[in-house]
Amino acid sequence: MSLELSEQEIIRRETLQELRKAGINPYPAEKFEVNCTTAEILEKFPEDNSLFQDISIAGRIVNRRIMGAASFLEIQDTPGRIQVYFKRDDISPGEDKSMYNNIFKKHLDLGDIIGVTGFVFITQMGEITIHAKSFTILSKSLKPLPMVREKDDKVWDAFTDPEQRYRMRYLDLIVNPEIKEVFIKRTKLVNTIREFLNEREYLEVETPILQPLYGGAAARPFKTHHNTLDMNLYLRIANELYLKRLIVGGFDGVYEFSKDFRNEGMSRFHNPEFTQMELYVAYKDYYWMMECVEEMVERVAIALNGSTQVQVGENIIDFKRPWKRYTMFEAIEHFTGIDISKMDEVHLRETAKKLNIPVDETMGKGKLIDEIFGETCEDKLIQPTFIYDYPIEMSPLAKKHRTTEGLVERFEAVCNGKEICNAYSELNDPIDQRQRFESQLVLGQRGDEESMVLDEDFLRALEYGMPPTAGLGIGIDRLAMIMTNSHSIQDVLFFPQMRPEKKATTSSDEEFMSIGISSDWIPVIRKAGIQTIEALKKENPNKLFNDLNGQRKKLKLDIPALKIEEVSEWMK
RNA sequence: GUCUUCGUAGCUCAGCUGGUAGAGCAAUUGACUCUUAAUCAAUGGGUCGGGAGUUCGAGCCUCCCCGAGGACACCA
Repeated sequence: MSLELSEQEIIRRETLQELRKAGINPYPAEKFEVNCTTAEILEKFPEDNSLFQDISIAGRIVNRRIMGAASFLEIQDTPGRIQVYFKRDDISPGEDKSMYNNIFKKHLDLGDIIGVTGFVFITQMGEITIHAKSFTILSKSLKPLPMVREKDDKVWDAFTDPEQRYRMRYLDLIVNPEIKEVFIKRTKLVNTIREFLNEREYLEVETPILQPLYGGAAARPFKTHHNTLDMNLYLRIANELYLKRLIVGGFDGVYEFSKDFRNEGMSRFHNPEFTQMELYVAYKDYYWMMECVEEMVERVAIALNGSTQVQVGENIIDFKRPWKRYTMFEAIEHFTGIDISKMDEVHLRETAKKLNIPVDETMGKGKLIDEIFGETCEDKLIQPTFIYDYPIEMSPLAKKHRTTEGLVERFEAVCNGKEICNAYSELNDPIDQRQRFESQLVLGQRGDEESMVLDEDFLRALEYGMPPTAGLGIGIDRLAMIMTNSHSIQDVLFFPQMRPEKKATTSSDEEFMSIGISSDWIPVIRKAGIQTIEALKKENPNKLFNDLNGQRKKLKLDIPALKIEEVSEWMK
């Protein structure tokens, strides 16, 4: 038994021993047969009271109301909670009432996982309840659970600390079961997209996460090293260039749900690892892809929320097709009244200044247009909107516009003021692609850490010939945020990236023993707040001697009292 | 990275102008045969995030550090 534990944790460990003494294994190996769930009972029992008369159910104790010879627990399983009624004479039918009086009343705690057999009835207060005939301890909980209580939509003692919720997501899921809904919707979102793409017979594929060159996006990568090959590898920032190689290889439709990694800032919209779905379809163009995205996302909205309309913060967003479409120039004109489509770089810079957009001399034409759009339009685009025809400088993998010089065939869908996807008519001209990479290299040499690197093998693939192809990348986390009305990306990731928890520096038991302290006293010393040998040696021996023996008395420890000589000996 | 707010019992929080650390729930003991924020009585539980400084005296003031949230920057 460790004295570093809290009072409640010590008590629970003692309870564990009591159970073992009573011949009960608190962590049994046998399976426990479950034949129904809380959701099934709550749904079907009101319509037919003859159902659920011989049930076996398992769950975690999340509430207790213990009385004399009858008691109520609430147990929680995956879909929900239900009340369970325990009556002394049912649990302990014979003379020996210890199963009810001791095991049930004293050795069960909030957080324990139990199995229950019995039948369903309705209490005098009108609540659907399981009348327990027997119960089995399936797992003993050694840490006290935060106790969230609620009535009439009012909540007391909610477990809300975001740090703890994100670090201990398991606890968050137990105590705030409604957040399960967000993650269930996220999975449904992925499944809906997968079904949509599979219906069209596109092939779901897997491509390398460890890449010798990182490509397909503009971002800083995570770097790692392979020992056997003695080479640097990068965690992928995108999988675009690999999927296009598969299009070259003759698959006409490929997609991948891809965990990508970007070594950049974190915010409520950015986690270092995140999920994108990328899709490439041969013989299509970006107009075709817009329709594909509309149909897919509309379907997701209906699958998750039963409607094309989704409440997001203050706004109701309607994904019903068709979505609004603006070229980038049209969008800027719409929101600022200024037509920049014919402007040269000098003129654009003046316009940006007039609009109070910070500019510097390194910005080229494309960057200026992008800045003007970002500052004046993006926030205002709440309903899903396609923005298309981007300046060529920002898009080294997109095909040149079929009619307009200086633009590429690219679109983004913007929704709730944020980009949710990015798509092109893919560049398949290998000569043009090489030139675009080369101009990225120039940017890199000028110190742009996010410029793309030149991938010779990818160019070789293009030289063999890639069919005209439409490509899409859609941010699954961002889409999940919108579809679940979540404020932060951390709310749609089970385990968002966090700084490591700090560990207080402590000396090991061995180190304490090496200066002559017996193992019995080490926990007492730690309990007194002395975690290191250095700290111990700074103590006054007389005071320490008194304090430790005081603890011994207080905690009724069954070890001999210390002598002052022993304490002095440690100090040497 | 910058600014800003926060960190007190297992959980949610209070703590006055710097003067002996508090409440509710949870826990322990007892009472109670349909309760539901169960109720009633009693009891125990604290490195006030960590460290330094100012002070006769610091949860409170100052500085540094750690962690978290928010905003901004960056990230098409």
